[in-house]
Amino acid sequence: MSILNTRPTERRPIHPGEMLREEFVPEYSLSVTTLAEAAGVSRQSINELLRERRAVSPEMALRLGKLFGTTPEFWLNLQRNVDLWDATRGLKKEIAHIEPLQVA
Amino acid sequence: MSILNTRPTERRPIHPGEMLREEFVPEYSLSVTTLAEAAGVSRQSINELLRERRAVSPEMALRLGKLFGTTPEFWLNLQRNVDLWDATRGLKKEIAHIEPLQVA
DNA sequence: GACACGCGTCACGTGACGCGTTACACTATT
DNA sequence: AATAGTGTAACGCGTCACGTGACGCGTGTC
Repeated sequence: MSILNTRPTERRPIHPGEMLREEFVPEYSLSVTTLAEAAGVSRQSINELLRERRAVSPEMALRLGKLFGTTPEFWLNLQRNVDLWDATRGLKKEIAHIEPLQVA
Repeated sequence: MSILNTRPTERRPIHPGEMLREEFVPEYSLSVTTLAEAAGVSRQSINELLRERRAVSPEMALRLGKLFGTTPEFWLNLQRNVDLWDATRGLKKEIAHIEPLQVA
């Protein structure tokens, strides 16, 4: 049980919505509406993202990256980490039964 | 126009299905059926993945990682890159209109 | 030659989800 | 009081990953 392979972190990774809400929104003094307009999406999209009810889509990642001067990967990686964490939760027992393949 | 920011690569990134089909399937001498059974999914899922008609889901990434001894991130990053490339295609003109925000 | 078997693929239905539109309180400024 | 702006809820739409079932094709084996 190498420390390198304790991959599923014990705590759920930071959701992009949390990052947005706690870091970027205060830093730029944004509201749901102003952010939505600046990003060119509906207020609903921003609202649900901030409340962590929605995932960051590639399109949204592009918009956020352009707005805040980050890479789109930054946002998608946050999303990927929580998706992976959630998926591990759901498939943990099933994954355990999968045998690593031997090179033929 | 720094070379560091020519982010959307001119060529479409390698699809996970291509990686699977060209590298792993031959290396392990796999068929659609055997791979599907080993991964614990339907043949359809593997088939469409190999034909690049379907994206790699987090669940699938976990299964592939376990099977081949890679990280799930490996597969999801491949997917992320093509998703980003495709999204850039679709939103290129729209993204250009987005103004980077100034720190208030 | 007929028959069974395994292969890749197609067709259908289902559930989940990102998104926009519309409508609803709630607050504040005039 | 009326108007404007806020965050949020409800609804419908389109897309997509997934499983199930069925098809056509090749390779055997009796």
